[in-house]
This record gives sequence, structure tokens and C-alpha cells, in this order.
Amino acid sequence: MKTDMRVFKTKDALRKALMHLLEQKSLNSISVTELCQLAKVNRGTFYAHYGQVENLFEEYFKTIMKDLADSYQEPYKHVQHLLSRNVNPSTIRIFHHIEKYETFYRIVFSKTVPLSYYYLLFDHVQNLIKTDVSEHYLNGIDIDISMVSAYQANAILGLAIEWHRQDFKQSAEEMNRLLVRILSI
Amino acid sequence: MKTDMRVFKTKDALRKALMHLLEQKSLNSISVTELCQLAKVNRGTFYAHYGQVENLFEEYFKTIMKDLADSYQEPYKHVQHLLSRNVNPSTIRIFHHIEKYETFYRIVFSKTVPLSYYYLLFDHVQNLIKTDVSEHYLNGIDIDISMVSAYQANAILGLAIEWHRQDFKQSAEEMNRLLVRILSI
DNA sequence: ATATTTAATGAACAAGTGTACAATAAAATT
DNA sequence: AATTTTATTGTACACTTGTTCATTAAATAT
Repeated sequence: MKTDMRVFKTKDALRKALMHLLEQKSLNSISVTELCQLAKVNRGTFYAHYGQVENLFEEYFKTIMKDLADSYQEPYKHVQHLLSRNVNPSTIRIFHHIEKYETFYRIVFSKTVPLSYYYLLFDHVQNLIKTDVSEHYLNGIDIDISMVSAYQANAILGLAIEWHRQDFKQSAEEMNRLLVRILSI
Repeated sequence: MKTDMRVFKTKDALRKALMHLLEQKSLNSISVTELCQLAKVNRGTFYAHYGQVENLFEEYFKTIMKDLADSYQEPYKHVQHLLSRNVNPSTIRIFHHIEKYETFYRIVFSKTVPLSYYYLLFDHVQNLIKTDVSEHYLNGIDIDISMVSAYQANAILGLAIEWHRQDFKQSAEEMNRLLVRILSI
């Protein structure tokens, strides 16, 4: 069964209103009332689809995460030299991905948002690393793959956090080079 | 100037009420109203000290962070063999610290809390690592110490996140051994 | 084209939020 | 011990939240 056009319209209006509001104020300060007024959607309708503003944001989040997964499909051309260490070389496409959606990631990394967004990001990176690690590096080694991938995924995200703190002043390319250097220490 | 006894009493009552409520429900579901009713403190008084329930929690958070810093002063007896890699061996006292305050960290790592708590934890670990890294490992190497420490601090926290996900089923001692193994891969 | 299904609306509700201010009570100061 | 200072209280206000339900309107199915 296809989606009702009315549902599509309301969801679209709400998403656009949210994006508009996020350019002015932080996610947690956006009330359901003002969102619905801007989107010209009845407040009751909002509650029929989402319980809170955060749920609406998460829907957008998932489309961004899809791009992140897709970016891993890209050829590994720039990062061959990383294969020497046990981190998936494609991992570092993440910096380009973050750069591409900088506005979005300024929200995801902002203090006030719930930890759940970070976890969603963490999940994606961890899974991408998990696949690679289990295939290439841990043959015959008896160790919890979830732990190894959690370690490596979050290390990368640590750089992303610091990058955000430094107001994304470095380019994605610089961040890649930085990662290579850290891995070689 | 010393603190007014009235202020101490109200803050104490609020802190105790919060701790009591946190054993039953999640932080973000605790309303100012019910907290004040339990603490027998006027709602207006709450707002005179804290703007929201989260601010009260953060005050408690800081006392826990103090314990984390203190735990780093402990002798490095169990972790000498970690010195071979560029991670502060004292770092792994963190697992014992988390184990000690498990109830508390179940909140800090829960999805619904703001990312700011994670950042406060991250900050502490990063600073502890930063000091050590700059002193022992990066002599003459030109690299952003904040980035290196962010990478290493968050890697450790990645293990903590995964530990939380697996419901803290491992002991702190096991987590230490796991870290040693990961570093040796 | 008409009938049927279902989403959106508007109104109304109790409850929580954040703020303000005069009255009160409990500390600190003299 | 009396006075001054200041934290707490009680009350009130406009506003947001989350929910319900009958009514309206738009999309899908016949």
C-alpha cells in the first residue's frame, strides 16, 4: 500500500518547517506549537505522526545516515595506505560526509540534543567497521568483535567531536591526513 | 562567605528527591512539579536555583567526575604492560570507576539524556590523556594534541558504550584485559 | 462519478512550564 | 537580643503539552 498524499504533504510541511527553525534556534527549544504554526499543520495532526519534535528530526536523520552508508560504497582510491592498520580504510570517508552535511552535524554534535543521535551515528560507523574488521583482521583471533569495532568507531567519532569543537576549521581532507598520522604514531 | 543553611537544605532535599526518582523513572520524564512535591520544596525555589531538572543532575555529575579524577591518582600497579602503546595506562582505571557508579552511568549512557553529559565525561578523560600524551609520547612530533587525545579518549569511551550496551555483563577487570588485547592487535 | 475510507481539523481538557511579586520566615550581622 | 539581609513561600498568570472526539475534507477504491 502506497502512502496517502495527505500524509506526505503534512510530513513534508513539518520537515521543512523544522529545517527552517533549526537555522535559527536549537532543536530542544523548538515547541510543537510553533512548529505546527509555521508548517500550517494542526497540532493534533503532528501528534498523530510524531510524539515529539525529536521524532521528526530522527526521520530526517535516517536519510542522512543513508548517505553515510552510500559513501562507503565509493572506491577506496584516496586511502590505500591506511590498510596497514586495523581500521577500515573506507572509514575516513566519514569526514567528507560530515563536511557535506555540516549544518546537520552541528545539530547532532550540539550539547543539548539527546544522546540517541550520537548512538545512531555510532551504530552506523560501528556496523561498517564491524563488517570489515571481521572479514580482514581478526581471522582466528578470539575477541569480541563488537568491542573492537566499538573501540575503533568511537575513536574516529572522537576526532569528529574535536573537529566540531574546533568549529570544523580543518577541511575533510586535512582530517583524513590527521587520522593517517595518528594511526602511524 | 559561607553558604546559607537554607540554601543547603533545599539543594539537599532536591538532590535526594532526584536520586530517589531516578531509581524509578528516566531523567527526562521527571517533572519539576513532582520533584518539588517529593522534596517538599516550593516550585519557585527550584527555579531560583536551577532552570531545569537537568541542571540539578549536572551538579551531582560534577561530584562523580571528581572521583574519576581522583581515581587517576592511584598507583598504576595493574597496568604497567600498557606503557608500550601511546595510551595513558592510568586511563583504564575508568572501568573500575564506572563499575563503582554503575547506577549513575546507566543514566549518563541512556539514550534520552542530553549529549552534554557525554561531553563532560569526554572532557575529563581527554584532559587526563592529554597531559600524559604531551609529556611522554609526542616529544618533537608536530601534531594537534587535542586531536590525538580526543581520538584516544573516545576510543576508551567506545568500549564503555559497548559495555553499557551489553548491560555491564563484564567485570571492570575483564574490560581492562580486553583493552590490553585490543591495543595489542 | 460515486461511495468509501481515512487523514486533517478545531475545540476543549487537565496538567506542567516558566515567570513574577508581595508576604513570610529564617538565617546572618550588628 | 534586635536588626538587617535574603531565601522560601504562596499565589497568580500566560503559555505549552499531550490527549480526546466529533466534524470536515481529501484521497483511494469501486
